[in-house]
Amino acid sequence: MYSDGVSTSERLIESTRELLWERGYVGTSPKAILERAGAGQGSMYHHFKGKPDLALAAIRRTAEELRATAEGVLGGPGTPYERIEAYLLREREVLRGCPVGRLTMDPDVIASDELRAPVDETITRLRDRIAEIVEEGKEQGQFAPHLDGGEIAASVLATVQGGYVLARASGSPAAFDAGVRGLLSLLAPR
Amino acid sequence: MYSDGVSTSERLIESTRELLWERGYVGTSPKAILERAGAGQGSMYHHFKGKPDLALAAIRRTAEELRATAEGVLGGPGTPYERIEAYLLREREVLRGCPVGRLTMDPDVIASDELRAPVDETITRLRDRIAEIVEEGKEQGQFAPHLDGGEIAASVLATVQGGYVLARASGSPAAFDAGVRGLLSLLAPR
DNA sequence: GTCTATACACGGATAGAC
DNA sequence: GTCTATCCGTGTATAGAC
Repeated sequence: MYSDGVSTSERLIESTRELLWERGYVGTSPKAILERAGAGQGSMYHHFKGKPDLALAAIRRTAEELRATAEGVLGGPGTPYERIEAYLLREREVLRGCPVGRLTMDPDVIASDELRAPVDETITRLRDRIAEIVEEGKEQGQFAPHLDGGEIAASVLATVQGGYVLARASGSPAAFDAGVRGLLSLLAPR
Repeated sequence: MYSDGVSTSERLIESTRELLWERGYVGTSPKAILERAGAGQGSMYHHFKGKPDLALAAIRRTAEELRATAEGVLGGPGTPYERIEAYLLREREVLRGCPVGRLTMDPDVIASDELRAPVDETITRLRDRIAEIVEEGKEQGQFAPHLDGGEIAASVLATVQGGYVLARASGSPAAFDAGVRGLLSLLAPR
């Protein structure tokens, strides 16, 4: 049941998470998953109904992990601006892209309500959370009253997601950082 | 040579462009391209060396087209702010995503300098163009002097690219529009 | 130039032995 | 639970006829 202290189904999920991040859903084959996990066909179909089922487990876990990481920063100390700044500046492996956001470019993920659901939920929750912080900042006079929390939150998330696109296009994280700095310069209280 | 007045190689390129937009590079098979173009295997391998070669032709054309469309708006009439606003608000098929930007999530595109080049060039040029407009706006006193043209340009592009991600995650264009409005509310001269 | 035939590895899944 | 064997369709490409 266990080798290296980790169950086979666990290794399958982790391998799938890595491959989904690197190659997306359509670019990930069961064969590649099995090789990476060091398991045979039988194991995969014993623990999971098939590729979509395994991918769902992997996506759910990745989504949860991302939500927890984000909340760790957004729920931290500091003023509303500082918390949004911390979220934008948090350490990222920029050139790998967002393990959740990249799934939205996957036709088979978008075609399946079940696979898309954890992606949607993660982004929606994150957006609501950031919107809340922006509203808080408005009450404290840190942000201009005419700003809309939901809209600014969408801009913040979009800047991050789009930053990955710019960075991967150029092969360098610089453009991601530039986009973030640009947004922060617009958002900064004065 | 011609049927419907359009050459076979032309139909192959157009079919490839559509499929790359819908399904990305890894999700697009020669077979699917041939079916859509109404051509046989032989035609494709006569006109192109293989899938990567055909994809390159398709990507180049899509990139050029996008640059032309963008320049049509950015080079239009109006103040710097108005031109950036026009770019952000221009009509888009939001749920289809960006035909150029989505390629950055494709592992095989990113792995090939040749396939990535048109993507990189399109985004770089667009960013330079927008940066120029922002600097112009600074000179005219429309934008605050502490803003950096290149950074704001990156934020603008990232908001668009990330807006597609948010929209596709939720299955609705609303989040794209919210992100754009949020950025415009931060950028607006007062 | 375009077609069909052919090739062979891979994608995704099932069956059944251990 | 895990393995190997097997299955059939697809992905990508070549060969050669017309």
